[in-house]
Amino acid sequence: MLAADPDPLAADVRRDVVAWFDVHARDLPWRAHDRTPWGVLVSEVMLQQTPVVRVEPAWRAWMDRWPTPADLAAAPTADVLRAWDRLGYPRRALRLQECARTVVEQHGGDLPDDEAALLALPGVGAYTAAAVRAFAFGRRSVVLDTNVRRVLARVAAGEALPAPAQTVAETRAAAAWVPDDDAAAARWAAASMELGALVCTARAPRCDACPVADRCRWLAAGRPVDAHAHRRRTQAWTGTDRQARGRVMALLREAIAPVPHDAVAAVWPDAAQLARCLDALVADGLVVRDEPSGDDPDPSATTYRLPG
DNA sequence: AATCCGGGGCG
DNA sequence: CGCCCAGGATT
Repeated sequence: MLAADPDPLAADVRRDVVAWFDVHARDLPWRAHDRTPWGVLVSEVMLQQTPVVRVEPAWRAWMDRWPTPADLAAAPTADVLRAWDRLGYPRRALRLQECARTVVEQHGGDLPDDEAALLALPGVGAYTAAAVRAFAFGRRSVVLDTNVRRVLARVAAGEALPAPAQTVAETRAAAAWVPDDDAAAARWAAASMELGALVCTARAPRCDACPVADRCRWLAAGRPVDAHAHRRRTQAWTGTDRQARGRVMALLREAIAPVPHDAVAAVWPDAAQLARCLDALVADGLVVRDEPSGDDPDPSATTYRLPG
């Protein structure tokens, strides 16, 4: 397979974005000199759909409590879910602990550095595997998150926003922008993400502060509106299963003893929906249901708690 | 490719 | 109140 023709913009854009990053990079704890590969992975999992400002304090507390995969692997799952607190999508916390246990059992407690082994870890997908390779191990990889997608959509494709779904063609185009050299590729990954997070933002891009404004095809075209706007649909929230599940998880995180079914029912008005959500939470491993034993169990004696 | 999965803060 | 946030797993 032939490599795609290099974008004539790429070399200059990379140089200017990396130079900008050298000056403007945020001082985030998972970028500190004393960081560990495991700490980088923890940050990436926490950052999956949760903003940096909310992750930073949680990450500090988490790494102080469980600095290594072995520490997290040995923790009670209830403690892990409580420490996850309100970062959202608590299945990520379960996956992270499963990941820690896999690292201990299959990799001697040290995070692997090859793509396939990283992708095989629970909760690690294409983005996270690439990010860990670049940021923890300084290796070349195609790091394509929502920030890089937006930067490339604007600078290279001249579009306001990337398509709702990532395509193979987009991944291939992004790969063509990644330098061959390991260290240069890792710097481009970090710099392009940071530009998307701080300057080339989704809502109000600060083109006046952009190091590549004079090379941006979207800006040159007069900042045309989003071509996919008519297809975007906001995810509903009020009254959804996700809200109900969140209520239950919040209740169980606070509880110091198993919670009777009636007390769980008090946090959600729709009994049928709550029953469905509780079944799903139990199936997901986020909640444990304790049934009263005996031949004639009393359903009202059923209790719920966090696992482990 | 489409859905589901939390939660909060900002314009 | 819509929209966005360093996505992943499942179907």
